[in-house]
Amino acid sequence: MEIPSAGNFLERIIEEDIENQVYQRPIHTRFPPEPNGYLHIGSLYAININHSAAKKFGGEFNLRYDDTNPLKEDMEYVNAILEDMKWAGYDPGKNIFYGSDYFDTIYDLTIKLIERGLAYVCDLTADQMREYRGTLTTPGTDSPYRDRGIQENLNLFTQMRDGKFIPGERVLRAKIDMASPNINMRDPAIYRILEAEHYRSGAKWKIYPMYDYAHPIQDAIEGITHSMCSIEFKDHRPLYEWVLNSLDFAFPEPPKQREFGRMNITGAITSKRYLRQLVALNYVDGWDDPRLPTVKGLRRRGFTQASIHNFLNEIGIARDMSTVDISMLEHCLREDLKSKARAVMAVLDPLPVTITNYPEGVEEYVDVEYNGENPDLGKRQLPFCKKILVEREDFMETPEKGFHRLYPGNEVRLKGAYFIKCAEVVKDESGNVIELLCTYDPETKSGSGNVTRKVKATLHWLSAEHNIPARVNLYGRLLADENISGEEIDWTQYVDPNSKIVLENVRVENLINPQPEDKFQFLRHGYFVVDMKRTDEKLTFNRIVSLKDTKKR
RNA sequence: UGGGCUGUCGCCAAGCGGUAAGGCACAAGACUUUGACUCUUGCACACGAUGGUUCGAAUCCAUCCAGCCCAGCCA
Repeated sequence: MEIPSAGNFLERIIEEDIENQVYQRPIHTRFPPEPNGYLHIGSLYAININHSAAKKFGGEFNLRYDDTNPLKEDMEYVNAILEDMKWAGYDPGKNIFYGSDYFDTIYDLTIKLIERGLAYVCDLTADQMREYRGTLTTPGTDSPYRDRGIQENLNLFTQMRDGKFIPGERVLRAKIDMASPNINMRDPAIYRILEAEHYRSGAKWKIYPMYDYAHPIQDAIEGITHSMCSIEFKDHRPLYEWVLNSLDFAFPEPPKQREFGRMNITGAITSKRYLRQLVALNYVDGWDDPRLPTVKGLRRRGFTQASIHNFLNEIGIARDMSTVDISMLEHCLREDLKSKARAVMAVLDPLPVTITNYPEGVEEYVDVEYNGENPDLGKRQLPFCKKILVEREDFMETPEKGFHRLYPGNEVRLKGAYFIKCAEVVKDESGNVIELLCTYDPETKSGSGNVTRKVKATLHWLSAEHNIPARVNLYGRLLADENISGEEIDWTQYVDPNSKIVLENVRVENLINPQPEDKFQFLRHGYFVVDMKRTDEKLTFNRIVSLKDTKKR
């Protein structure tokens, strides 16, 4: 078999294993989320690493719910996780597994482990265990129960299984080395008693295996070859290998764990714990709030599958933690959207303009063409008449230096239509500009070939008679790029009050049958998506990304 | 101060002994029926620091410095 060239250090490891024929089976990877929260961009990063490695080497990819703690898991999350994975383009197909389905197998293997004298039941309390464990700089001391006989351990473990003890009363521990400099190897607990209804196995079990013990076995059962996880598990690798080694009779070609650095994005929070707080405390509208980096949030904000894939491939894979600038993500979206989003005209903050010399009651259609990546997406006819709407920010009574748009006496082009010149400014009693009176030059109609003079600005506009109301939600960065820590967090200092701004008076072209998640580009205002969640009489848009900052010229 | 991991441009990131890819961001300019898009150009005599090995080092060795992770019966 021709081996594809490795793209990163993880793939290089796999490539080497293939060359050395380490496995008699195809490459097999997995993504093992605990169903206790929603997927976010960081999850996608981990999924992508495992998924694309399998794909690249013609292997298999599993989704396995890592559900060994019934206290935290819920069906709500297993559904959401699968849905998000599919949406993001990582459909596991039939390869969907549940760690809890292996409870019987793991139990049987554990009996063997005890018979081999490699695990023992410990009566120490959690507090005592902590004391016996020692510290980072001092070795631990053996539990007084460490040398219990095999038969006694077997009996006790069986009783644990049968519910003879209460949670915390006893625990099964791996017998490794209390003096190990690696704390994970100081006789870690591998089975604990839990009193809870498991969302899947119900009340069948009273004991549940710990992650460190269950994970290698789960991987091995599924035939995983490369178990790629994040860097904080690096110290757990010796334990992962110890488990598989101790069960060598069952798994002759054990999987190997390899680690990659976690990926963070500036201004985004990806800790499930904090995400949960933001949602619970109502600082955001829910798990799908567009300001959140959750898959559902990104989706509602308008990110596309292609943009996310592009981003993930672009940033690469690091061995250590990295913090990618969010502008990279936004760039990837812009890149994808410029050839897909329909270009339309929308006036976010309308200022009425009356074209005084334009015939009353006359209505004509003008061709508007937008010169984007895909011109066809911006080609259409728009109604034009005596009364129109322009952007308020496109007018300045006393123009600052470099301002070329509307100001008294200045002439500009209306995109697709005519040149107009600002003749008079109408104000209300408090001095606010409420209308502009302009004149137009019939000779300057767009496309007429009239090039007798030039103007320095082109404005987007809308017929005051033919447009529809819309509501626009502008979502900014939610959180400061700071390290947040502590149990009780005062989110008010992290949530920017301007992170969500609602514009009510927006007017847009009469869009024909827009669908949820449809993407549009509002000229000079950036990309917008029809909010999939709102169903008002008004059309509702979410801002996706801005165009580059417009500088005064 | 025990153990593990990482240090290449503001941010990602190639590089694996032969003389610093690329992307984002940023800056300047060209083009333009929007100041967007596109295009052009610039942006690390330098690879955490210091020594050493070598004809030659970001790449090897040594020491030091900085950052991250680990003391759940969470994952």
